[in-house]
Amino acid sequence: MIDIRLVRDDTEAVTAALARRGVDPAEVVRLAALDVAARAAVGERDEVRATVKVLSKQVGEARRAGDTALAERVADDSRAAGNRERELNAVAEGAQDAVRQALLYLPNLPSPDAPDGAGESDNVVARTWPEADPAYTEAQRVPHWDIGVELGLLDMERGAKLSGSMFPLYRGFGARLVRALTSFALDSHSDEFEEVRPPTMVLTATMVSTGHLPKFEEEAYHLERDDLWAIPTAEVPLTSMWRGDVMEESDLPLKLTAGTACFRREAGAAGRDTRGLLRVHEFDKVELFAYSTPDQAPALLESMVARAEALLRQLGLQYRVLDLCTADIGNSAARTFDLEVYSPGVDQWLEVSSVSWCTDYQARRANIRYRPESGGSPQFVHTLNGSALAWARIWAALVENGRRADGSVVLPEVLAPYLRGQTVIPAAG
RNA sequence: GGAAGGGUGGCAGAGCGGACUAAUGCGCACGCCUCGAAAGCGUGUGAGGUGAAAGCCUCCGGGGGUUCGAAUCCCCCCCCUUCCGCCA
Repeated sequence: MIDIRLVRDDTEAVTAALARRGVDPAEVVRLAALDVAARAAVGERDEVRATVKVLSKQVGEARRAGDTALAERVADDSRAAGNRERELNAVAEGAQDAVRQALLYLPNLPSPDAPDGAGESDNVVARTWPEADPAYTEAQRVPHWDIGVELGLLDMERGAKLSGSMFPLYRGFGARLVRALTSFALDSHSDEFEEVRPPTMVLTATMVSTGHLPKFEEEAYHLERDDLWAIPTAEVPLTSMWRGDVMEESDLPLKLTAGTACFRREAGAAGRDTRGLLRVHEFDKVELFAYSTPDQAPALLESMVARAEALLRQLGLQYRVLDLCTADIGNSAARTFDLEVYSPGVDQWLEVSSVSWCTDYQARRANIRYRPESGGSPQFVHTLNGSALAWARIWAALVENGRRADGSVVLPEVLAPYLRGQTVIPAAG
């Protein structure tokens, strides 16, 4: 969440910043008013509370002095004050809760560097690699769902039989390829990023910390019986590893990488991209994550984008980097770069990575701070996350890009060590 | 799933209804001592809210309750340790 003090002291600036991403100024003004009311209510309650404390102390003193009559009389006063305190407390807590709720629903302030925009079409293409479009052959113009069936790599029908539509089931070489991609990415990142294998089901508090709850409840799978949530990204558990903690500045930046399954209900996208792997409820992904000081964050953001790009280059896929405009940046982020891969079979740019700088938005929600080396009180850390990469769409792009005239598929040489040396998926028959 | 014991400041650990304003130790910071250091001695050391400040308030795993007053008593929940059961 954003800093309530900023809302209080400079409502104008917050209103203006959030307006860039389409938040109604009235919402901010309403929050500022709630804050004023809450502080007044808390002040009033605290005053009465102090009275209760003083009076009860006097009861104890009178008791010890043996003055029972005085003790009783003061106890009566204290009881009356106590009742008043209860009433005021209810008011104060209600007011504070209203502020907290409003704050939880408000998105992060966009970075001044993020381009303005009203929608997807206003995202800025920062670069494309390679710049010149490769010459695609007719053999590459076959969608991956057809290739998957032809070569026995992907069985969406049986996936649907088990779990409903949009739950892919990979087979044979197709299954091995998913596993290879995860290993390849984790090995690539473990020079600087500690490998983590977190739980994939988490508590409500863990989902709230990243901003996935309460606003986006519809997007997540929930196991009601145990009140657990299936993670939509490893960013969720990784952010909560240090939830509620005070870190040492010398520990920062703290960099983590994790390969997990990710679960998304895709509630808002029903009926779109229903074929193949373009949009699925469960997919594997390797995530990069970092806790940092505010100063370290910009360089980290760049290096995480660079890492995702490096993997795409090694995989030989054409990609472009989008600097997301204010309308398209995720709720918790201040700045986001998306990476899209071109896939000739479906003739589309597919989003395969999203790298975000969340400033202190998540750290406030999760109460993660660090002790500055220069002394002074603990400060909120910054969090950054990025996919490197999401495999369902990469899988599709690799299979479509690698298809040859005889129907076989060639995979990039970098994967050879993870595919028992076999980088050609033989043609059917 | 059953039984027992526990969860207190950066850490260890006391406190079990009224000076808890949380003892004590360790650690840390500063000072004295020293050529310098160690040791020793002294002083100081949590987080947050609100306020111009003095101050006031909150926090002893979480939530609820009893009481004039709760770290302390009661109820529910979570987590940890040990033992038993079950299990990939």
